[in-house]
Amino acid sequence: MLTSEELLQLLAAVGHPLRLRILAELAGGRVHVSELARRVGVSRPLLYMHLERMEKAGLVRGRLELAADGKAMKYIELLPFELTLTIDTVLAALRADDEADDEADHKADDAAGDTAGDAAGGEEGPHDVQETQQ
Amino acid sequence: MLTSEELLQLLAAVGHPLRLRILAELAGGRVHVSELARRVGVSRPLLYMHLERMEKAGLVRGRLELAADGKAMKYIELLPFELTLTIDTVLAALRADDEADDEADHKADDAAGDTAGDAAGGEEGPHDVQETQQ
DNA sequence: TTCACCTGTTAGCTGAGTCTTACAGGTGAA
DNA sequence: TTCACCTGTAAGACTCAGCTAACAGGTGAA
Repeated sequence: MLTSEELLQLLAAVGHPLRLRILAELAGGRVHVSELARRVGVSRPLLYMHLERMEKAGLVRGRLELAADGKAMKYIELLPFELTLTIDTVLAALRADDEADDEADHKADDAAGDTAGDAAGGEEGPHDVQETQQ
Repeated sequence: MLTSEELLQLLAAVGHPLRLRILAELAGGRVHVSELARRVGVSRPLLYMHLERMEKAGLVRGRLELAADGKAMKYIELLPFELTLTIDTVLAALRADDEADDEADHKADDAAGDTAGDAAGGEEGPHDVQETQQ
């Protein structure tokens, strides 16, 4: 279930004129960072910042690859996403928060007896970036 | 067709924790401003700011009514909304921009020959607020 | 007249998001 | 060795959304 935090993160990740254009550019297929920066017409550092947000929200994924000529290229690709935004979506998100809170409470309760193995969620992978070689 | 500007406005209007709670509160039925401020736990001026954004985006509507006892009450009600957010939505919005630009160009072209009657769009009504009496 | 509500607006502070400039390192080719 | 690409990050400036405090005015009831 999508918590309100996740919902907000997703909305924010899409809700920026530049990011819309980035998404549109990626819809045509994967592009490496420098090329993408050129196409969209922004500086690389700025693009990195936006990509970071989009990556955290699960909109895109970055892959560092070594090209045939040995140059490192970071390819960005669009991940499929779909969100139907309705009052029900909003209500569901807030409900999900409450449930998450409950879980947190239970965790706190169990803290002493520490039952391992539950960080499961979508919280893993500080870097989705994977190295690939040809 | 939804332009990117309108899409962004809508995303921004929903994309705030407080506004999510406002929407949720309004899902239960219309509420007047002061009461809503109390329920959500924010100051009235702050609430006004958020409501303004939401109203501009077409999420809610405000109606100033005179209660039976003669007191003026501004009731806020939720307007139905639905947006499916996909890469196609994004592409469509950017395409809509181009078309809007074209229209603007045509208008500019016709500027000399000034053909009246076309401000039609959704730009009217600086205040959706309507006065109602019992 | 005072109280307890309601409406609406303005002036100002703050912090997060945005953006630019500048740095540091790697590769292959001329 | 220099050039033209590529990768990444750090440090500032700036803008605006967000928020608070304070104002001004209306009503009915005690």
